[in-house]
Amino acid sequence: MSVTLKDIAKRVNKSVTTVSRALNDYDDVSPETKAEVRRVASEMGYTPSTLAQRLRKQRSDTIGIILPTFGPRFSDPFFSEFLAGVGNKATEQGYDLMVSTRPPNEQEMETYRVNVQGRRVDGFIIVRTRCVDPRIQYLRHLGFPFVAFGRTSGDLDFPFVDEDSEYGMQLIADHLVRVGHRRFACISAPSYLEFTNLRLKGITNVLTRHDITLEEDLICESDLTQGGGYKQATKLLDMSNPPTAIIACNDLMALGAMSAAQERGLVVGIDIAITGFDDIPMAEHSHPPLTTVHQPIYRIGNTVCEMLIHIIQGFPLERDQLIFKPSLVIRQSCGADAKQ
Amino acid sequence: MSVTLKDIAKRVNKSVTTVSRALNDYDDVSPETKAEVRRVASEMGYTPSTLAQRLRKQRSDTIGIILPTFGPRFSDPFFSEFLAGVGNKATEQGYDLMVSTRPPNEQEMETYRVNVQGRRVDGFIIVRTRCVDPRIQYLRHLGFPFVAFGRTSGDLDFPFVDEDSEYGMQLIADHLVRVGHRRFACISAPSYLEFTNLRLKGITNVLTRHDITLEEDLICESDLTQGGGYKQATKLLDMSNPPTAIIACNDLMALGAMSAAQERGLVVGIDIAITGFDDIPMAEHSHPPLTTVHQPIYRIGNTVCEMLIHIIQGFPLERDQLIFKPSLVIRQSCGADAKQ
DNA sequence: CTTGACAACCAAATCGTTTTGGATTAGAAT
DNA sequence: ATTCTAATCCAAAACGATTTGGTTGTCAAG
Repeated sequence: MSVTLKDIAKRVNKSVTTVSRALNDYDDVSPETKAEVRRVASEMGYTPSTLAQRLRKQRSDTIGIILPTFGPRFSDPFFSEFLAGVGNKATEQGYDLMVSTRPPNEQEMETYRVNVQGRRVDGFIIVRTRCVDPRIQYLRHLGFPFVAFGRTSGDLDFPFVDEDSEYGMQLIADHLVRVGHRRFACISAPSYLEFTNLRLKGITNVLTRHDITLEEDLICESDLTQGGGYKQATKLLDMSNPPTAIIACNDLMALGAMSAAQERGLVVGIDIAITGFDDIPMAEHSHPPLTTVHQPIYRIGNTVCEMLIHIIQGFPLERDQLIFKPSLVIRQSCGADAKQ
Repeated sequence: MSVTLKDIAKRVNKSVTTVSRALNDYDDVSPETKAEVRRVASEMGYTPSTLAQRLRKQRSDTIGIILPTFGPRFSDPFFSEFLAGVGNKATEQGYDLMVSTRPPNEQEMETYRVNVQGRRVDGFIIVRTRCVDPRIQYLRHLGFPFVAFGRTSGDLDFPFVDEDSEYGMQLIADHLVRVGHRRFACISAPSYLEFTNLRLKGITNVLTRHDITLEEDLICESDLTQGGGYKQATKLLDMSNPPTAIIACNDLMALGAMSAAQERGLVVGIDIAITGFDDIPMAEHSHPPLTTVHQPIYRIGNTVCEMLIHIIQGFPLERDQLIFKPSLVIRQSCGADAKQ
């Protein structure tokens, strides 16, 4: 099989202890021994067994992330970007990243339990936080290390990173009002997700200030996919008195809404304004390019992972909770050019 | 800390052996003992230590996949989809999925070595195969379990799944010729990737048959991103004698090319034909919807993972090498409607 | 009474490290 | 000659499971 400490020990006629300590550069091993051990180790192609190290050290050097998927797949570029941010930081710090996909159902909590109690990961990254989030309740109850991307309703006594959804949507709504829109619709997200409420609040904040009401039947809930956005936009546009501006809760749905509008012969940015949220790479290159809210998603992933590693290693965090200010990215889909 | 076999043994006044065997349902444990052990185990909230099990059993129950990233991020929806396919199968079969991101450079091979020799994973999934692929050479040399998504040039004596790129591109080119195009350009991919050559070959096969030459300066290499496609399309469209059809090697670049064309006031599907490859979800909802080649990417991920697990568990594979036939998806971006 | 079969149990070895708590030796200081 | 230090080394115990190769006791068959 593969080379172990024992094999090396036999070859250099020293104890396993000494070999181990030599390789780990302890100073109770003579320089000559160290040199020889190292030479032999590399000659024999020795690599320590991660499994044994982990068992002995009682840590898995692994970070877990379970992606909540609706249906069998997830393909939001948003998550790829986030994952890249997390993954690169993890690798940089010598941690493995264990990725699972699970629909948010009963089995989901079972997966967390197995991974936590089986000591398979040292900490968890939680994404897509819900208003009431059993994952967070569970981990907090246990005192198990985790960092969330997103908040929950109510008690916020846990480490998280979030973007300021409310502020972001205010930027969008503000801009649309300034450009002259009065009749708004919103393609919203599942209401059990916390950010949905924050984003809606951002919109109504601004509209109320301008004495505009966002009518009940012009708010429709969708599933954050392009197909979902398409469907809801179709419904909105076929109304007898359609909105002049559609605010979508993410870019994917906005892109879907754009197709629906264009299919009806509408010129997006002139006949109708459509906006997104996230600023995925696609947004810049759609036609017309999408007005949206930029959040530094790669950096958020990076930060979340960094915070988690701090917690795992027992270092105190400078800031437990980080809220990134997003920025407005004005492109052509909102009719800024045409109306101002 | 957490509950171990020893704790349970103490409580039921039996040996660790018996407790272990009771939990694993061996038949040299009396039904009464089994029942009691199980009761106590669940009372105490016992979950076996995965680390200890893995060390003892000498397998990590983990599948590794290292995504080659250009730049710090990857956001091809194509990979999300693939990953979902792999991940779901892995979970279903009780395997963990370890995901890393690494640029394809010198460090890359080091990562493989550490993971293989440190027995951190039981097998690898290789993606984005290169014409000459050091990862495959290394793993094959060691006899370490792996399955590739994609082929290499030359010796193909290893298990892989691939889509028939050549055939797929023939479908595209055939269709474009039938619709009346004579002047073609191609936005190609990095030439060290094997599929690049296969796709180019598919195109030239067809064109040659129709006595059309694909001019050297109408083939440009890009990086598979939307931005890259945009840039190359710009170059192509600004030529004095621009092509009437642009064949992109993937959807992302095709979408970028569409933006470039639209920015120039061209109506895609009428003034110019643009086609992609992959059929990402985005393709259906772009404007105009993208003519492309569909490959069942989720299913490919699923299959690759399934094959790998077979190999790991020592079961023989019915088929070592699987090539999926892709299918042509005709939408509006290629001008089928306008010209036929 | 012996033998064999069977049921139920378990001590100890093992997986491959790291860590604890000495042991040994040589040379310097007293 | 004795004590003290410092430099090297190492046996054994962990980590928490699984597996090997038993032992023990009971009962039926010979």
